[in-house]
Amino acid sequence: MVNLKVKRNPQKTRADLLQAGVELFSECGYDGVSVDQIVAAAGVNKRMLYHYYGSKDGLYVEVLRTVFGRLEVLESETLDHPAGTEEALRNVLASYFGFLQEQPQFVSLLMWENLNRGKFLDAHPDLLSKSPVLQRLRKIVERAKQAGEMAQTVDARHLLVVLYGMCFFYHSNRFTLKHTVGLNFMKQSVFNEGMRFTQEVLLRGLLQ
Amino acid sequence: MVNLKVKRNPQKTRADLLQAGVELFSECGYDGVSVDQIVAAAGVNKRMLYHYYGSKDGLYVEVLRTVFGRLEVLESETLDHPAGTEEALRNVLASYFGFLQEQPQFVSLLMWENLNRGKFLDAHPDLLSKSPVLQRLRKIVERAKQAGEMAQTVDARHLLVVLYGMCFFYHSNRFTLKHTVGLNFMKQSVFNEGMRFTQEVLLRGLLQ
Amino acid sequence: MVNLKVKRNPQKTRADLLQAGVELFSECGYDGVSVDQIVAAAGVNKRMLYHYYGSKDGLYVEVLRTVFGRLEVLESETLDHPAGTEEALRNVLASYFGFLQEQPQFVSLLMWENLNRGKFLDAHPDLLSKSPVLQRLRKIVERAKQAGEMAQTVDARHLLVVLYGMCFFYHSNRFTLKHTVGLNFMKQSVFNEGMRFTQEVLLRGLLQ
Amino acid sequence: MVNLKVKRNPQKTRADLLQAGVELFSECGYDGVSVDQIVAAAGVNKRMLYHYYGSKDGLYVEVLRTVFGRLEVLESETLDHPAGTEEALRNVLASYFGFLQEQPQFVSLLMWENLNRGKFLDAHPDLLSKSPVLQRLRKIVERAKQAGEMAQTVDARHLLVVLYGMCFFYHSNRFTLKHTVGLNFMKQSVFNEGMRFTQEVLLRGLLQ
DNA sequence: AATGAATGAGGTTTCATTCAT
DNA sequence: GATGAATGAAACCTCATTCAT
Repeated sequence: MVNLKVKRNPQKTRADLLQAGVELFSECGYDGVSVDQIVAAAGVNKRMLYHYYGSKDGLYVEVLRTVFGRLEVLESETLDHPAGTEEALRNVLASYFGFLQEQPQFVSLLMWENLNRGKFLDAHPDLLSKSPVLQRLRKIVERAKQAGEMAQTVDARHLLVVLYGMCFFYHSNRFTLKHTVGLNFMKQSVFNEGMRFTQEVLLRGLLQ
Repeated sequence: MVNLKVKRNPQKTRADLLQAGVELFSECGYDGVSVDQIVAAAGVNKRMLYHYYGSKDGLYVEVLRTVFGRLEVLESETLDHPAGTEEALRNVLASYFGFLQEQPQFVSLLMWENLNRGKFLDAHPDLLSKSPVLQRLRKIVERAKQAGEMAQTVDARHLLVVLYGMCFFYHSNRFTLKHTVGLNFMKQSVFNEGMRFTQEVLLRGLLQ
Repeated sequence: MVNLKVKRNPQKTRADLLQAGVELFSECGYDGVSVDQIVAAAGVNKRMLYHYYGSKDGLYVEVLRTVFGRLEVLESETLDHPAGTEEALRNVLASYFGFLQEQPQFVSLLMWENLNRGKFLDAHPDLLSKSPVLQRLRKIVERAKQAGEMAQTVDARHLLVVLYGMCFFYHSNRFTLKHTVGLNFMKQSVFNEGMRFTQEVLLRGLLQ
Repeated sequence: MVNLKVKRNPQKTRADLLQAGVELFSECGYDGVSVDQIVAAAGVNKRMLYHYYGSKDGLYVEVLRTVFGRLEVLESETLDHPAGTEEALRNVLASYFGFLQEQPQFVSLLMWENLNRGKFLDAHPDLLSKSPVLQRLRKIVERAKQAGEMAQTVDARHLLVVLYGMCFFYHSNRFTLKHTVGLNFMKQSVFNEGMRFTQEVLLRGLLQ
């Protein structure tokens, strides 16, 4: 028999708080949100936040854990079919672009952390693990070097930064790019244009 | 009875407030700093902030104006070098890298604004003008296309985003890159390695 | 489905709560302890406190009853010694000194009550009964007067206050005496010195 | 020309807060009073407490400093007229009794500190200085020993504890003595009786 | 008997801002 | 121009207690 009552649903209370935290913290940052706003958005009593998460900090950490944890989907994306180097790199780029586009909260929270000089990440190093893509990229680079398709000096880590960085920047700096370059990357068409251009430049630059 | 105190002159008070605002806002963001902290750092009476800048918002806007205005140095730089395409692009990249390295406050404040979805920039569109480099880049691209060194499809604006983006990302995401890629870009040697790699990839990708 | 848990028995829960209350209330006073601290120290669910004691007040009253009740051991002690006056008085002093030394919680809770102007004692007069020593002291005084060893004006009640007061003060004011007089009565040797001195002064003063 | 306006009187605000703190803290202890109660009693805005005293702790420390500082009046009481030993001791006792009777807040705050195990005093050792009477008592004892009026073993510090302790106890334990001994020391007559008795016992015990 | 979720009021402290001098 | 006192709202967090299971 299913309990249909709304009241007294601990899991929902916990989840609602987390959900509200994810949305508000990613939008406004740690300092930009008040506990009152969070509990109002979650529709729960303020005391519950402290019951389940101990403090505003505690909830924030769980928010980071949740959103940063979504990175793991990139790992499971089975890209190990024996493709050519170019196709493999295109896949990596595409999965990054796709992930960041679907996870704007990931972009925001990562930026907040960078602005806070990694305050919370330094205190909780388990929140953001090594990129799961790095291993895959290492293999691609190794294979490409052996096939003579890539310079021997390429470091997979620096390559990762370049690929990832361009994807990230398109999202992280959307608002100011509108002013400085006059391109509105919130429009899908503009965004796609930029993505295509970047992709071609990078691939051409990487492959000999 | 004559007032013998000449302790402070008005311009110094104004400037001290602005300087404190630049440092604190770039470090902690708008919400992360209190008026009390600012006036304490400036060594100035609290009332003066309201006298000269009207409000916390008012000071923040002036801080943005000041720091964003520093971009203009890029305009005057090496404008008339009759160099080849590659050297010209290297110059652009170098000046961006150099500027962002010398202006960490610019990076921070731009990120805060992006995270706030351009709140202040939308209200004060004059704060962040079109990139002064864009015109120069247009000419470089035009010349390169005519010389057959660059594909006809290249859009100078998208090119600017790519060049600028990579420079920016190295600074903006220093803290989280340490965790995700395992490269500490706060170390100058690592930073230089990445910058060199990026530069080569981009140039190879751009020039035919 | 049968409940197999037999983890706790009711009497233990009651006793654990009382024990935790005795320790925490004597250390920090009524206002200085929270219900959460008590149940945590007792290792018991919060609801149990209300089940067994009704409220924080209810537990506090039982704590007072328990600790103040320990005074009764003084009654049964050495009641029937057919000793001389001096030895009898020495016995009274020694039992007080001993009791207070072994019952620091008694001293603390009595002081908290005094500072609260006897709030709880006035509401529950049965918590602190007449000193059981008073009857004994009356007999000692009576006998001593008849034997001409003590002035006829001596009132056993005032005598009790003097004897008891000195013992009490050594314990109650240990911390500030360290500052004001420079004697650390938490050191046993200093404490013994003081006790011996006091004893001699009082006995000399009382006996003719 | 005198400013008759009630508003904007910094010294009064400071003083009112301190006064309210003295009364409420001595009555209810640190944990028993809320900042709201204090500012309400002082008739000032809550923010002012933090403006002038930094925190609840800060005000409490100043309250202790103020009330404990009143001890210094005992120093200035010029009791150095060349009296006999007995009269000198009577003077000491009388001044203690008088002081504590006139300063119930001193008694209370000292007890609160003892119950808190000297927490604030240990952090601010300057709040409670050595008893100013100690020096005087040393001289009295020295003179008495030389005159053969007092045992050579008497330690002025322990003597001070005895004298001071009895005076203190009468005040500190007024409420529970009502229950345990049946004497109500809040009544002046009872108090005087006890004081006289104590005085005689102590003096007889001290002088040979 | 026992558990832990849930509550509203109140705890200390800080906020941006204005007023009186 | 400059000072620091003054303010009410809101910040984060804890309180004793009750409810649903």
